[in-house]
Amino acid sequence: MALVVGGAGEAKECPKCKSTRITKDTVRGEIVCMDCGFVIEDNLIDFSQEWREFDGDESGGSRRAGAPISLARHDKGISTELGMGFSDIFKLPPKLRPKFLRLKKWQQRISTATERNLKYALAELKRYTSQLNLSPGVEETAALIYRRAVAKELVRGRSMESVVASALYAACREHGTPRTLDEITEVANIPKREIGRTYRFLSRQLGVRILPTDPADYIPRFASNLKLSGKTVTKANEILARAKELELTSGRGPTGVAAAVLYIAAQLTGEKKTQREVAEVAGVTEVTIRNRYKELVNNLKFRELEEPEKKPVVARVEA
DNA sequence: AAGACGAAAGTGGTTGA
DNA sequence: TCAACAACTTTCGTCTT
Repeated sequence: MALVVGGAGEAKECPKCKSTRITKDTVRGEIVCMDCGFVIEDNLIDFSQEWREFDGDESGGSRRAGAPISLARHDKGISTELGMGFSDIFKLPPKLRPKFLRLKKWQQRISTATERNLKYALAELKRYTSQLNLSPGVEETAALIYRRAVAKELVRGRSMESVVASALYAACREHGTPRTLDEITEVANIPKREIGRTYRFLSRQLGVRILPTDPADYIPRFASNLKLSGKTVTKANEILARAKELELTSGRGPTGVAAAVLYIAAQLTGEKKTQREVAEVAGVTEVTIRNRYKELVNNLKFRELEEPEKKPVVARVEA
């Protein structure tokens, strides 16, 4: 964030001691009385221009903006590292080179164990999110959750990976783009029940609300995996909305519901998929789809799916 | 032959005493 | 901590297309 200065309504005198010796602290963004130290204003916003440096001569004074900070980087993306790359060392006179190397080594040693862990954890997180095609926003949220878990010492006694995986699972749900435990298990190589257990623990400890996932959140992704048309997706959402009204979804696994709804929608739009195919992408069994399917069809009236009328009974002419 | 259907037994997780 | 319980899975046989 930009530092300091030039905010609204400049004070002329200190409201506390009436001194007129007032100064702007351009580093902290405060207006301060030089006599009594009273902070007259703080959190000033800098309205002056953001300068960028285009050559080395301007270094110093004008630069304050940098890359946006990110929670997904272990140092939030704002650290300096000594001598990245090989070229730097050759800019130094030979006498100073050993000193440079010593400093570099010390910089690496100085980072604390927790910082190193954090670095490793966030690297893992990065790997998971990229393999699962998740947005940077989800990654950020997961990183935030992980940091909070670390701050509360919730990682103790648990594997770091399982906490990262759980944080990611939670973040996905928070963003309305849930992934199943199976999918996360896949990339993280951690037993499903462990992720689930850690997730519940985290959400309890961190006060993250646990809302049951909405089957609707799964529909678009499953549909695209099945190469279903937008029309089918719309249909599926309609069916789901009706099912919700009749409470046919509560207590049921959301993935199973999403799968069954898609299966029915695909039939109605003539893009028929087998139960096997739908079960595959939804990570449930065909039996589950059948059960949901049965409940839905029995309770909602699908004109299109009702038993085709028995052929009008044609009186058979008795011989 | 492949898909759909359903019964029965088993599994892991939640809940309430 | 334990038992009861619902949801889901696995397995397998039968029916339908």
